[in-house]
Amino acid sequence: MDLSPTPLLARLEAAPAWSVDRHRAMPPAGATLGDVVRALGFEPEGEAAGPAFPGLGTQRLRAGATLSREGDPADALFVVRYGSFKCQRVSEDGYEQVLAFAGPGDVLGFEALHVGRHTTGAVALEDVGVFVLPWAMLREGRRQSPALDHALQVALSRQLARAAEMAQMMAAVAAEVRLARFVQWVSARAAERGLSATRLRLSMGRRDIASLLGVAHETVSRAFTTLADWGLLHVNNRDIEILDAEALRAATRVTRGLPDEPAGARRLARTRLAA
Amino acid sequence: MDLSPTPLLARLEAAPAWSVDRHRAMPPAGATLGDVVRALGFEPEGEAAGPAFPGLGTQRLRAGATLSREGDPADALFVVRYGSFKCQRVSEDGYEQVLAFAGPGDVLGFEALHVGRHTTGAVALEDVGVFVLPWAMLREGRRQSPALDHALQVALSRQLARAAEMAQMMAAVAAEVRLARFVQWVSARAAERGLSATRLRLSMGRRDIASLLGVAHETVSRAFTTLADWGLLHVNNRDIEILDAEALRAATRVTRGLPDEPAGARRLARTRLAA
DNA sequence: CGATCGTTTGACGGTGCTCAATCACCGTGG
DNA sequence: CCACGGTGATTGAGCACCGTCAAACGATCG
Repeated sequence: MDLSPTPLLARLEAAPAWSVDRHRAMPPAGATLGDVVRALGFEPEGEAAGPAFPGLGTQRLRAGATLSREGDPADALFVVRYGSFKCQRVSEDGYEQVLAFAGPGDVLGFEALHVGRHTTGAVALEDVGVFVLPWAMLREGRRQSPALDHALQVALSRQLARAAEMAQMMAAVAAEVRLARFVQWVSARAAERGLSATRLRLSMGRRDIASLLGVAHETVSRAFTTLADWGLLHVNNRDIEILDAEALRAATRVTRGLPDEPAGARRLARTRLAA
Repeated sequence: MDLSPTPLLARLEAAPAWSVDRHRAMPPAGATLGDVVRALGFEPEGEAAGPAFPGLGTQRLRAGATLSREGDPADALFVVRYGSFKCQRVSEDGYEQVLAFAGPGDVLGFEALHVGRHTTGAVALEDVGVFVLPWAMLREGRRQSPALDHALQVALSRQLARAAEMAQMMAAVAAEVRLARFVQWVSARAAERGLSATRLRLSMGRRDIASLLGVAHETVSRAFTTLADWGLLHVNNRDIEILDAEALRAATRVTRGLPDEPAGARRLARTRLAA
């Protein structure tokens, strides 16, 4: 487990200065329903490309800022425009558990609908921008734009499927397998966005990865160097390069036991990218 | 991990005889949108209590039957009426991973929307009944019944929140803590349905629990007897009785390390319920 | 350039996975 | 009625992986 030395007390009283910018700030506004549809990864149909929709806003946060805090009253839905978040939950014993990472096109805050409060917190891993859709306008917005309605449905469907992927990461026994699956997940997400599927830059730290995978952060470090020793990838801090995608896939296929070190793996001593 | 001795091959060729009843069978039909709303845990408003809705069907399955298989084309949404399911995914190495358990009021198959195929399979743990809402009729149904639209939204929100709960179960390090959280989860679900929160009958076997929690099924057995030794609960096969709810809560609060055996725990030697 | 945080590596101990045997429970058929 | 085989649950023994504690290293930012 993580055991990140971040007791509840410390987190609470440390309410950071920039935390103020989590209050709605939608200065330029002027966003249309079509913009949201596009952010969700769909092409807006004609009627959605209309004028700015009243109530629809945007919000920017700096790295480390929290978009929503667990337990906060929720009055809006968020759609990530750029940047990435970690979604976490704080256990009663004060240790935080990362449940998912969210990137462009992902929907945040929907779990809050059924109780009116956020059940998970969202923290920006880098500078981010989101659309803000107040619950109050959602029904009208969906009525006015069938494309938005459909896009939201599909996005939620994706979200649910993602939860299953997350569970499968934590399902594997061996730490290397978990990490291999995580790297593949990051790679797939990058590819979806049109970025390189082999040269990755992680937006999250080892601690967050460890928390997601359910292992100690030292174990993540060791697993990274192990995968590098096997010649599957280069690791330099948060810069990862996949060297042997096929062998990496093979490593993820092992659920139980340990993956035998691939015989044909080219034993590149782990070298640094920047070197 | 599980390692349930259920290789892919065996599962596939064993396609059971009763598997045929997974083909749509909606003989009595006559279900209304209001029925579905009620199954989702809401009171249907006036207009939803109308006549039978065309396309809306029901389906019954016997214990062990599969409602949907991973990879199958999906053309409908399911709402559980009674009984319970396990939702699972089969890894490429042939071992199955339980991702969640679903009971009355839960929505199944929504993750399939964005790709048109089921990404997880659903297997009945007991005799079950579900409503079948074809995708084709969903839009019209939601338009015709705002109550259904709202109920579905809320149900999906619940579903997403549940995914987070699942992750938190697997987050704990110690097996006893994971199991304690699982028991609490079952208890909470039972209470929601108006059943006893202390006397529980598990609808799933040790293997399935183990798979969900990410431990070996032997470990689940051991953890059960350990919790019983601590006096937290009685265990007799699938019949569980919570003896000390407060101590159980305390046990779930520990995320890292091992929970110290509660000092004041009444050391009831684990006795059998049936004895 | 110093301070702070994140990452890496080491050593050790413990928990849980593996393998295996036993028991309890059923439905079947002798 | 009682063997019989099959499945699921429980318990035991041994070993290895990973969590813990600790320290060194590196990066980033002031």
